[in-house]
Amino acid sequence: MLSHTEENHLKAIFHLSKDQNEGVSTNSIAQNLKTKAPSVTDMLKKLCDKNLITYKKYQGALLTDDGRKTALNIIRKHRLWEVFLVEKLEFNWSEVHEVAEQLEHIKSKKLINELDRFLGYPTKDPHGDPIPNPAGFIKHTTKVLLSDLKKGEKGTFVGVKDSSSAFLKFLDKRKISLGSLIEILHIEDFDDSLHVSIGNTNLTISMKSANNIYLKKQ
Amino acid sequence: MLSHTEENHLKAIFHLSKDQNEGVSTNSIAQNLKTKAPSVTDMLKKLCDKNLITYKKYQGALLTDDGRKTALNIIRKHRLWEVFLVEKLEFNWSEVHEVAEQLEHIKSKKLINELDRFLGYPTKDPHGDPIPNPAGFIKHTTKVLLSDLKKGEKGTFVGVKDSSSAFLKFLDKRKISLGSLIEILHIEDFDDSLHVSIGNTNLTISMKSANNIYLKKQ
DNA sequence: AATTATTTTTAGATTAATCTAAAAATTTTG
DNA sequence: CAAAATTTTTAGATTAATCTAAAAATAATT
Ligand SMILES: [Mn+2]
Ligand SMILES: [Mn+2]
Ligand SMILES: [Mn+2]
Ligand SMILES: [Mn+2]
Repeated sequence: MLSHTEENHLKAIFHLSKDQNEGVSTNSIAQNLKTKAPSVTDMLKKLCDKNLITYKKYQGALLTDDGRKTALNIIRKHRLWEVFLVEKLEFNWSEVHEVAEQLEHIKSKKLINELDRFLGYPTKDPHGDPIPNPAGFIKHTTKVLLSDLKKGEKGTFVGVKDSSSAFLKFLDKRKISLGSLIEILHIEDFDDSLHVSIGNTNLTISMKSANNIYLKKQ
Repeated sequence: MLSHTEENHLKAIFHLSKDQNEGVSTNSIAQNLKTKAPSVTDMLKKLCDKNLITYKKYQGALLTDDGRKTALNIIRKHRLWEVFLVEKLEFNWSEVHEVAEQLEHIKSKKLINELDRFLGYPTKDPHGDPIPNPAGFIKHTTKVLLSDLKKGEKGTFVGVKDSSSAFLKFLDKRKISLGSLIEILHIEDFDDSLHVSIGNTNLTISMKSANNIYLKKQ
């Protein structure tokens, strides 16, 4: 039985893993979990002893198959609870993360499987992220950043890269929600800001924001 | 912010409080929480420092107003989650307690108030126990043990004293569920066992079981 | 390649929650 | 009411999670 802290480390390592070969650095984990490097080093040793990661001094951490499966199970719980909060408890998508961080550690196979059924087996969380199945299989869809589109191209808003509460509220204010059709009307030379149409309104989006909006290209 | 352990101690003290004057003993708390007396003594000192209980050496613990309100808030969460598990996630009433013991520690005012609304503001949990309101007010109903009834008397099954999984399954097996009308047909002299009618079937109930069944007298 | 900068680990301390064994206080009993 | 039994507390140790400061290793730069 893993502690909350152990589970949080596994999840952080999963989210920070880009490359299969390159270990996730101690500092990046510390930053992600708002803790300090020595605490992470201790935890990496422990997770290595439990065969959830491979870890050699100064070489960062890599999830084992077992560790990866464990991480995906926690992410599954996190995302299912987020769906529950939005669909059933009328939370805004900007409010769910903090509570899901707590709920993801509840231990009960039956609970999460029944929750999944109750929610109608959702495949995406409120931020557009895929929900792993009970076996830890995750379905990726091809998506592209709004900032990578050219003038005249369009796509459907399917997810956010930055899911901070601040950014989500920013999107709410501009009525940009998952499923919106976005088309690039013009790209400003001076500051790379984008003039886009969303539904039947036009607005300007900064490069920084465009860099956090995922689209499914059409 | 209280730890799980602190919250569990407050809840135990609440459940073990009979008398307003008599402090709850260290050993009874230890037994209730499956821990040892020295651990409890340490925790009592801490809770006293936080003004959640009054505690004088060798005199047991008494909840302060603040402590009582905190305990009732945890109990409110526990019981609302139990309702959720039974009503929405198809748990049996014998399966919910363990999971609710975890869920009751999730910290989010909004979560619990929205859950309450989602469930339709229930007043009782699946075992017939009352759900405190957000202010910590709890509504008691008069009820009597089946074992206290005399021949010919009857009542509605409204709660259990022993809510162990074993007893709840025992009741399931005999199709005795909350709301059943129970009438005492005969009391056996030899072993005090009860012949009762439940709905349209008759059966025999031991004194030990009758001592754990609450009825609303009719 | 040597120096400097950065990252990571080790060393050592702290706080919380737990335990066993022993001492102290209270309660029960003859 | 004194002795015995029970309960409670204290003393001291252990494990987990955390931190700061210092040492060691690695990476980047002249
Ligand atoms: Mn989240
Ligand atoms: Mn999410
Ligand atoms: Mn319960
Ligand atoms: Mn209950």
